[in-house]
Amino acid sequence: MKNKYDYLELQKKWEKKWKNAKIYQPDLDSAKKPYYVLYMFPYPSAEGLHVGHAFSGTGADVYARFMRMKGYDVFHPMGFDAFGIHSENYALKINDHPKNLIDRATKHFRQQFDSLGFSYDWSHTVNTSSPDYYKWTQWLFIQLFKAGLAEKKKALVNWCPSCKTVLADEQVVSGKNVGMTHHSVYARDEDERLRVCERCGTAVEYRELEQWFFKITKYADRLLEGLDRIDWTEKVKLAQRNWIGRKEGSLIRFSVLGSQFSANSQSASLLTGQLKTDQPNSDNRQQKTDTPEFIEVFTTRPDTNFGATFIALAPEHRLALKLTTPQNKDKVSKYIERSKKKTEQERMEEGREKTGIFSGSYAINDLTGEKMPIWISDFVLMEFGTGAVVGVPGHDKRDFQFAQKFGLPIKRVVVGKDGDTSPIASIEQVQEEEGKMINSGFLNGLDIKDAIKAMMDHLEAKGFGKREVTYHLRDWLISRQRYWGAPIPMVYCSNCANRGDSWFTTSKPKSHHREISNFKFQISNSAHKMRGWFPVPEEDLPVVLPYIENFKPLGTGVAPLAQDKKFVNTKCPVCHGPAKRETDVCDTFLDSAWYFLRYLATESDKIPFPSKAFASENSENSDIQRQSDSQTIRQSDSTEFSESSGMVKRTRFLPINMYIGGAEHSVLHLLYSRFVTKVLFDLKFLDFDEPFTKFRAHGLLIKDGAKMSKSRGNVVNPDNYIQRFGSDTLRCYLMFIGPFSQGGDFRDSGMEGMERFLKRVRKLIESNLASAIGQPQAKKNQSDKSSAKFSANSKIEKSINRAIKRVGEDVENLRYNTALAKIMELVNDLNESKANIAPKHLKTFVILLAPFAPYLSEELWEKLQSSVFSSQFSESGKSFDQLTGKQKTVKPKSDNRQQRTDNRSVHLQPWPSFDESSLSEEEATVAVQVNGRLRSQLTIDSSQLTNKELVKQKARNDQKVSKYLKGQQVRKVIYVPGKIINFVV
RNA sequence: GGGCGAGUGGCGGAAUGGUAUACGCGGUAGUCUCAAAAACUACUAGUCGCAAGGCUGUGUGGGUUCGACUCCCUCCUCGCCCACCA
Repeated sequence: MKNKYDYLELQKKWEKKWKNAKIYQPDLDSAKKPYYVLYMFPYPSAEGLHVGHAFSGTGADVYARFMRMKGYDVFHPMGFDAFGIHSENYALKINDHPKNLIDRATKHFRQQFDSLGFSYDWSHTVNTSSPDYYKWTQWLFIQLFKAGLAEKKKALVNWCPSCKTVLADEQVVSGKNVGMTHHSVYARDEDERLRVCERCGTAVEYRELEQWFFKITKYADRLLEGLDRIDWTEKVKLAQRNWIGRKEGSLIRFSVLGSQFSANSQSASLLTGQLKTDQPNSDNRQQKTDTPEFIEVFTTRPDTNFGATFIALAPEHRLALKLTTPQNKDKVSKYIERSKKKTEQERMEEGREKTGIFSGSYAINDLTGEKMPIWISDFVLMEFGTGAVVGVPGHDKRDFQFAQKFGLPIKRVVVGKDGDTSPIASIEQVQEEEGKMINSGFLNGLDIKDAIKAMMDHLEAKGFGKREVTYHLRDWLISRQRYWGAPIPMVYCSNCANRGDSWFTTSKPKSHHREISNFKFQISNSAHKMRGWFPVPEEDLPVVLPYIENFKPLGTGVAPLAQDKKFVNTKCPVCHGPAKRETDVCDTFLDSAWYFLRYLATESDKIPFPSKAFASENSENSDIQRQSDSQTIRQSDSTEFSESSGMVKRTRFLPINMYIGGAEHSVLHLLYSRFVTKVLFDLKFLDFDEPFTKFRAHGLLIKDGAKMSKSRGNVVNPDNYIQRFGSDTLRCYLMFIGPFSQGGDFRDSGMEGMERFLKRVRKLIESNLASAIGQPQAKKNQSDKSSAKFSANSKIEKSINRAIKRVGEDVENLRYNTALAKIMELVNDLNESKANIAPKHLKTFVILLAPFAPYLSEELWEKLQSSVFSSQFSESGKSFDQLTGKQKTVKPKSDNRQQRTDNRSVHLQPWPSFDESSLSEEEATVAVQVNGRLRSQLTIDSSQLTNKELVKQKARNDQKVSKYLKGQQVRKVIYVPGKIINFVV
């Protein structure tokens, strides 16, 4: 009797053999059919992998194994996203150093991955916190800087007081979903929202700081356009579209009444010095065009402008105070001060109640000539549009609330479907979506859609405004005032700054980068802003992150690295005078924005990833390359070799064929990766501009009806289940639990069912083997003679063929739950059959199971190979070890490389093909309906299925059917061959 | 408030215009056993009926169709994402 602990021995045995035989390591340079399957790498948390990772990782692994069996050279690597706040925060919590923590955690993760039977190629792995990785992260930063896409500027940014660092917009989330109990100080109702830190759940504040940004907004339109060319889970594409948030509207300029505010730049700059003046997305548009005589607003609904009754400015707006009349100055500055100091928490307490204050000034609505009071209110966001809005209370609910509260006039200019033309007195009457224009001069009678166009034209013709596109997307805030990240590889030289010099003014493009002339962006854009800044020379990379014992964030807006004088003080690369290093580190999302490229070149410390751009480089690089690669690549192949200085052949693995991961990365990792890829494409390092040809989001596992989370305490660790059931059972169970794209409900009871199934599988194979070995001759004679056995065998053949087809189709589409159901059906069919099953059929069956249960399949495959029974059917009885795909001693000729024989691992077997003709049935069951209701079923010979008259006659004669047809007039007969016949009476 | 998705037996789920509930879990009965476990066999949507057989049934109400879980419209519920976005 086999006991449960067999599983673990089995796993150990095959893990070792697989590793020695390198069956999961494709030859990256000479692969014939390269195929890159990638599963998002995890950040190695101290808790280890949870069962959700096991679920999604298994799904990716099944796919990789399937494609491998389909004949592709599958590259399926794994690594660790080991830098970042998450690791650092945990290290702080347990009072350890992140370096130690990561070393421990990655070991644990590796062991867990292996025990799940994942077919990763561990000869190519990455750890983003290792200097040989982040050297290239820094290199990437420098490429962006040189292209004018990285910029340090003062900005109002999100600040997490707990993590003591700034955060990108994407990393600020709605507090509702963050179940951090220790932050329950911010007790809040269901509907209340709080902008909180994605990592720790603390409410974020605004601070104005000097920060590094990547100009991702320059790519907004291309990031949108690219979505149409890639095969991704639709909802993730949608999330990106929404995040980019492209909106077309009009920029309208309103003139301010009166001349008492003639330009006084002194006071203007006083104010802007303290407020957000350099909005990433704005390109200083409003600063240049807004003068005290004019206010610019952005609106997507210019059609409603006949109904405009006021103007509202954000408190941070540079004209807010400037436009305020002397008698209102005190009140207004108080209001502005209060708004600035307001924390998110205080805003919560105020709820959605609108606040605001009148500036005392008026603007003119050029359309009507009417005076519109200018108000200051914090419901207007400085971050969006121009930081000023035109209030149309009749057709915008927020404007309505504001107007109602402060007694501003409300005008109706749209009539909706309900035909209501009465004055708008309640918020329910505010028509925002549809209708026809009234009280709007030349627009009257137009549908709002046409009116929008007409008004845009009108505004442009009259010079009141122009068409404008805005985006929700902000520039990517890349710097972090933390320790555990890649140091930003920049040096600031105050001497050069005083002279007005920067890298852009001092570098001769050629001497710094051979490709500089290809840069798409005008370097001069950045030149005047980046005075004093120089990238660390690329040959000096990496800028090593020094080991700092006390790495705690300081909370002063200065990074911990600033404490390390040895690190900070350096020489200017240009004037060689004293200079200072940047002490901020890179956002973790920069590490993960390009890791998929690195996997392909982990052997090289000369190039970051395979690229033709590196291949044509001068000979010194390829010499170095030759040395490092010479152990593995034959000396004679010198031509092939010099080409491979850029590992050019490996580029055939790019872009990623199949990427699998969580939908929670929709607007973070997946957007950043696309951006970085597009930049590298523009810089001619890559010849594709979308990194992931196909992306599929996996679903979430839930437990007891709730999402698994630490705070709920319902996180399941896969280790216990591997111990108890073995990972084959766990893998199959996870894949069977529900559709891969939707996830499922994790319950122990289902695991036992899957264990039973795999036991039945083992029994099926072993009993067939046993009986065959016992009496091979007798059986053979029998089956030849007995017609019953013959028909049983043809039935088996049919079942097998059907299974090959259906399982293959399901796996291809990641429908693993139904694929397994079909494998189960096959087992049921095979068990029902009383005849012994031919070895080729058993083999086929084991192959179908292999992607799901790699250990058991391999074990059974070995048994099928080595048995006396089997040796009659295969050419050779040699063992797995001798005949794996990758022999260590003799390099196989390339012709033979792809050769697959039965004697190799089951995981290197070709996926079976099926015989279409054997799928056809001799007879079919046709359902008979009367008026669409099922009344009977007929068994019809296949050859007669196309004969409608015959089927009709048979159906009519059927006893059950005739009962219903008696005395009725048949008006119509619908026949779907082989499926259904319907009498309409 | 906006967007997206989903609602099917006791449970997880199958079926995307053609015989609803595949596959599995759970349950009931039986075989084996001194007994239990395991394994195996049969049944398992509800309802009326001894049975044959009938009727009802995919969140709600309507529509299209010979025929609807599937397509269209109304409403309800749940989940996820986004949100004072002008």
